[in-house]
Amino acid sequence: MSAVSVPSTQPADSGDQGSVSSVEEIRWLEPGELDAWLSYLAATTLLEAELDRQLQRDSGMPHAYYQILAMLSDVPGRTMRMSDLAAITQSSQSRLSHAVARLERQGWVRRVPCPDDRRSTFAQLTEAGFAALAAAAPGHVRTVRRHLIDRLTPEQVEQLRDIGKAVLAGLGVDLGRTPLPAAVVEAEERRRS
Amino acid sequence: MSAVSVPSTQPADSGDQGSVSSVEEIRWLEPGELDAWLSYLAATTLLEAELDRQLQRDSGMPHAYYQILAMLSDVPGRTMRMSDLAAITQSSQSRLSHAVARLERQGWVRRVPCPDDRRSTFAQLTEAGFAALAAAAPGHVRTVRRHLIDRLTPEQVEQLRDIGKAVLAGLGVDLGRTPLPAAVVEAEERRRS
DNA sequence: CCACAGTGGTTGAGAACTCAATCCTAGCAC
DNA sequence: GTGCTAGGATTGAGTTCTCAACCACTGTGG
Repeated sequence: MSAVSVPSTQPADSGDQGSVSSVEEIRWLEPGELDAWLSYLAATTLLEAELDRQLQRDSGMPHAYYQILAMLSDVPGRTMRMSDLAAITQSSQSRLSHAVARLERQGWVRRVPCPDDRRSTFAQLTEAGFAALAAAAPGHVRTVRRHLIDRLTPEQVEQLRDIGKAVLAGLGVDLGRTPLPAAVVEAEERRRS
Repeated sequence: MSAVSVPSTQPADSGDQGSVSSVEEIRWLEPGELDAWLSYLAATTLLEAELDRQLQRDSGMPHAYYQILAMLSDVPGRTMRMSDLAAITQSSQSRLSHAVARLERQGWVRRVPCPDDRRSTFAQLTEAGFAALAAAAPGHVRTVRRHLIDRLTPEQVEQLRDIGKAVLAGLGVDLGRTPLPAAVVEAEERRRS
């Protein structure tokens, strides 16, 4: 019953007697699960909104763009293949493409064609981009702390990590060995020689 | 170090020596916290994307709209004031207004002017809207189970609930006694007489 | 009864995202 | 080589969302 499990008024009416075919074996959420789900949903929605607002207000960029800059800054050469960047930012290629286009216009990222595989493109963080990230970081981290990390006990932080990893595993993502190495490293070496 | 805490290459360069004013007392995320944060971020992003995809594909509505229909279905008279509806769906008034406009065009929701306070508007779930929700619910719940609930142990479900509530508390939300009663109940009574 | 601050809600413009279609390029198979 | 499938990335149209401005109504204080 309730919200997610569907209309409290269970559809006992919508005659399901006729077709025995797809007999509903649906396991609706139990009260405890429903409570957890709704809490999770509300919390993540509001938290993400808050992060977005803060970054947009103080640094003129949405959270998704911050993540792109951050990931780029964290890699040797501050350069990454578009696909790999999309993967570690949990973004579709299309979305990343649009995003990088915007970041490029803003002068925070530069596109560099990949010489080895001419299908690929590298995205490279510019100095201006790095500066923008460095300026945005303190406020952002403060917000993450204020609304999430500092609200939790150390145990809860660990629990959150485990829950996150469990969900990721279920979605077939590892996150540990995200496709960083390969092309990036090679490109770096090549650049030096 | 890393992603969120900002450029791995710590800005030891961006001369902060000069102005002693805002001496950075920033507490960057510690390795464990960072790991938890990145896991959480990736998991929620991908999970929400998956929920959206499933609902859009199978029922032609985004997750946010499902929530609106679900909340409406769960209340007496399947009717709620716009503001209250916005509150319990963690939506801004503007967003809800746009959403309801779309849902109304689709015939799933009807707007009813409030007689007592002519500033207010009621949103009412139509029969078609209820049917659409009922049709969408099984697939949605299955997805929630498959990717979240069923991935976790019963303890983790409880932990998730507690974490969610802790975050909500920090954001100044209760969720327990969300503004449902008042206007809705009154309207119901009035409707019967 | 009249200003007027506050509430409830809508609107429009612009930003971001989704999906599907498209375009090159690589890497085979023959 | 020639075809063919798959991979990497971009584009455009359509949808949703955000922000700020706005309108309409309420209820109080003078």
